[in-house]
Parts: sequence; C-alpha cells; structure tokens
Amino acid sequence: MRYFVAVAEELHFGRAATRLHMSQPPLSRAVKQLEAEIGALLFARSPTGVTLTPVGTVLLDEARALLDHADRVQVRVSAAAGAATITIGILGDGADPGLSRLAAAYRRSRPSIDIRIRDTDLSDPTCGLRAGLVDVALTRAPFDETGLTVRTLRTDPVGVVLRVDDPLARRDGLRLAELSDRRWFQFPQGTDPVWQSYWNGGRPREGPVVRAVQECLQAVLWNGTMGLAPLGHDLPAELAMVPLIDMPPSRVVAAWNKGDANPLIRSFIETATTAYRH
Amino acid sequence: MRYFVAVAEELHFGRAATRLHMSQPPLSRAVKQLEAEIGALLFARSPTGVTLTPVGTVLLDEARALLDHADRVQVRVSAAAGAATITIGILGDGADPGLSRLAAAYRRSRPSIDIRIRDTDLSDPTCGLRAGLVDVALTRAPFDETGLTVRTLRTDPVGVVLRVDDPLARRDGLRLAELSDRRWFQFPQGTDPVWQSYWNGGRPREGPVVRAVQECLQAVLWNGTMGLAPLGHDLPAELAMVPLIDMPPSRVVAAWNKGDANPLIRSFIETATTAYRH
DNA sequence: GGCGCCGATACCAGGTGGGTATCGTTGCAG
DNA sequence: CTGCAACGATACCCACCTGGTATCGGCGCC
Repeated sequence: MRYFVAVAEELHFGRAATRLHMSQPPLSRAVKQLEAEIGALLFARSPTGVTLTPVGTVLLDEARALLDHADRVQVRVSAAAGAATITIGILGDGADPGLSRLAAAYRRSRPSIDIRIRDTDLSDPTCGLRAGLVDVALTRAPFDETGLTVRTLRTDPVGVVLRVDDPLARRDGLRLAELSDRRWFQFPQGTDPVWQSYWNGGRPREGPVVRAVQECLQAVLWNGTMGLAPLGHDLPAELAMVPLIDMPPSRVVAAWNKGDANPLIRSFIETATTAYRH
Repeated sequence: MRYFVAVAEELHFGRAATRLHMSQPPLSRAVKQLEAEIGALLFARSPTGVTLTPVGTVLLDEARALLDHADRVQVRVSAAAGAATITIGILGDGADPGLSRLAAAYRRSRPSIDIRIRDTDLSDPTCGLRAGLVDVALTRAPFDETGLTVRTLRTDPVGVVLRVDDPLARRDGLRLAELSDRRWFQFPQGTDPVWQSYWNGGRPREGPVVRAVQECLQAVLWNGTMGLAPLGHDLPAELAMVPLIDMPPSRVVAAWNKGDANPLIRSFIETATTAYRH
C-alpha cells in the first residue's frame, strides 16, 4: 500500500522507487501484484505518463487513511510502551554540520525518544555497531558491510592534507601516484581492512598510528606525514588541502545491523536521509 | 497483528494457532517479533496461562480497530473494482451434502460475487486447478499436491462397494488383502498417480476404465468389479458398502494454486472451513 | 530513422515465514 | 515425591517472496 501511494503521488515508477529507496522493477511488480489482488488496474500506463484509474483514485484515498491509521497506532502503542532509547554512534570527526541539524530534526519529530550519542575513534568505522554498542552508526564508507545495512547520505570528494610549506600544497589537483613516497598515518591493529586500505590509497604504508582526527592533523604538522580527508574539513592555518583526482569519493553513511527489530531505527534513518538532503 | 489479536482473544498459543490454521512455534515467534518491535512484552506468560500486559491491552484495542479499517478498505475497493468471479471445481461426485450448504453460505456472505461451478470427471482430482480452469477445487485427497495449497475439510472412512449378493457383502469389516483377487476399476491414462494408487488400494489392478461415479456403480453392478468409496455415499438397493479396516481415510479438501492472488479464494476457503464444521 | 526514456520481463540471491521435532518448566496425580 | 501431561520456547529446515541487476520493448522526439 505504501508503494502504491508513492507511485500514485509521483505518477512515475522510477521516481517513486527512488523515494522508497528501492529499484524500479520490484516496485512495478509489487504494484502489479496489488492490482491482481484487487482484480482491477490501478494505473493507466502510457509511454507518455502514468495516470490513476477510477479504482486507483478510490484506493488512494482509502490507502492514505489506512496508512495514517497505522502510523497513529504505532505512535500510541509506542507511547504506552514507555520511553525508548536510540544510541547513535559517530566517528571522532563529530564536526560534520549535517549532524546537529539531524539531531535537532529527530528530537523535534520524536520528542519522547531518548537519544544517546557515542563518539568513537577512527579505528572502528562502524562505531561498535556489531558489538551492539550503538543502534545506528553515522560514519563514512567504505568498510566491511557484511551483516549491516548501509544507506548513503552524502558523498564528498577526498583530498590530501599537507603543510602549507609543502611543495605540493599549491597544486590544485593531485594523483595518488604522486604521493607514493610519503609517510601515511596508520590505524591501530585490528582496524577494518577495507577502511584502512581506502584511507591508505589502496596499499599498506609506513607511518605513525592515529586514533582521532586531531591526531591525524598533529601527525601532518609534526611528523612529515601526509593524510587524506574529505574536502570541506576545517583546517588550521598551517595546513592545506589539495583535491585528489583519482581517489573514489568518500560517502557519509548511516549503518545499522541487518534485521535489527528496534523500530526507532527506521524513523531515525528517514529523518537522517531528509536532513542530509538539506 | 492478526496473529496477536488471535492470541489475545484465545489467551492460549496453541488454540490461537489452530484458529489461524498454522502451528504453534511460528506463532510464538511472530508474537515475539512484534514484542521486539514495540519494545515491550505484550503477554505475561505463566505456565498456568497467558495474560495481556497493559501494553498488550492498548494494542488489542488499536489492532482491532486497524484490522477493521483494513477490512473495510478491502470491501470498498473491491466494490469499486466491480463484480468479481470465482470458479469452483467439484468432482463428478457432486452429491456431497456439505456442498449445497457451502454454496448458500458463500452467496449469503458475498452476494455480489459471481460463483461458477465446474463439474469434472474422476480422472483429475484437482478439477483443472493447474490448468487455471478453476480457482478452487473442492475434491478428495490424496493427489499430487506440488504447487497447490490444500486444506482438509472433513475425513471419511473408506469402504468397498459390492453387490448385495456378494459373499463378502454381509461382513461388517474387511481388509485390503481379502480383496486382492478382485477386479478394480481404473482411471484413464494420465490420471494423477497418487490418486490412482490410493483408490486402487496401493497396487496396479485390472479392470474397466471409469470417469464418473455413475460409471463406477455400473461397473460394480454389471462387470463383476468392486470399488472403493467413502462411507456415507448413497447407493442403489442392489449395492452394499463394507468398511475397510486398513485403508487410510479419505479427506474432503479444498485446494488452490499456491500463491494465487485472487482475494476471493481466501474468503471462500474461510467459508468452506466453517460450513464443513457444521 | 535512430536514440533515449520508461515501464516490463527474466533471472538470481538472501531473508522471512512457514513446517517438524524436541526441550524445559510447572502443575497435578498417584 | 515422582512421573506425567500440558504448554510455550528453541533448534533446525525448506520453500517462497522480496529486492537486486541486466535487459527488453514500445513509443516519443529530435
């Protein structure tokens, strides 16, 4: 029914699928199944566009009311069940401007929910998701996603952080190969290999071990090291950022354990998705 | 939600499962999942019995209203979609007294539905279900059930039909082995093998080919043959029925294609189940 | 007349929802 | 007090369904 309403409101299967965070074929199939159950076409498909049939119009009204009713039931029962808690994990890099907007939006939409924030170091990009320390991780891909569901909130190009007096600092674009002789910083032992490899530009490197964004900057300033970071990061005056041309962009994502039954997760993810869309 | 309401009304997982036509373990699991989603226990389980928690009481009210709403939506949309048709297949043996009661009950509950009856011969116990000739088959098990969903409506002991002047006709119980030297009637080539084997008492036999109940009786009367039939069948005065002790009973069943989207099927099956319960 | 948009189709994989078999607890009866 | 019956929970398995990717077909539009 939610699928049907989405298509009826967009009058376009592709856009509706995007809105529902799924792909178009299963959506087409789902609508077709609903039509089979009802025994009547709900949409008139023409290559020029999709229109509601009379039956579809009736169902749209009914479906909206019913879904509304279902949402109200959920709210009332949740209220009866008492205050609930959701724990959000964020990477040490808590400076992301989307975050504060998100927290505010979620508190507004679900005032009774107790939000807990768990700030973790860079060695675990999942912020302790697998250990059950958090319900949702707001973090950066890539990392090992087995057992997790991941939704991308934003993508950022990645650059290299250098001292302003570095010969490369005045370039307006660099390739990974031009940095091969540099020291890179390392994450601690046991760090997610996908994550480690990404921030190392694809190969193991030599360099100091770091656990937090601050340590990374320190390493660049004092240790003759160099570091990768998403563009847009605030930097002290002594450091500069040069975009990397051949580095896949970094994605800000929300992740949660696949099949987690906590109903707050779904609503939080919805809020997060819209908050990051501005 | 329907599961929850059933358990809440029965206050007993086993009985609720029976009412829902499923077994108890998946029901327990489903309720537990719902509890996990809500984040609160809905039932207080004690070995002496099951009681609703306060949250459960709230949900029971809400759920009833919501399910009610959903049913109303279905009715309204079905009405908007216009008159629908359901085709019922019955075996030539249309004399079953449950049938007329069932037809009347269904016409009463869904007056706008167009019911079509398709009377088929004994060679296809599924009445053309797989070929899509009917939506539901009211027939007798056993037969090959792959791809079909089957619900038992009643079970009948099986007896052997003999001429009254047959030496065995005065016995009040027989074993299959005592009939091994008789001619049995056969169904046409291509008949479902499970079905054929059942009515042959488990082995291939010699005898005339029949396609309808009338032909079976004719065969017994004139051909020195013998036939199996569920007890309770009306017989002409020249024929007698003797119960078979070691024959598994015959089940009157409703069958439909697994996953068939026609929404009338579900309601028809419900009606059928209650109509046969008397 | 070809290209592009868009919904439909074909096919594949993993999660879910059913099933059966069995267990652990508890109340009750002998 | 001990054996048993009742009942919900658990373990495990299989089939279906839902969501995914790749591709097709049909119609508008340069």
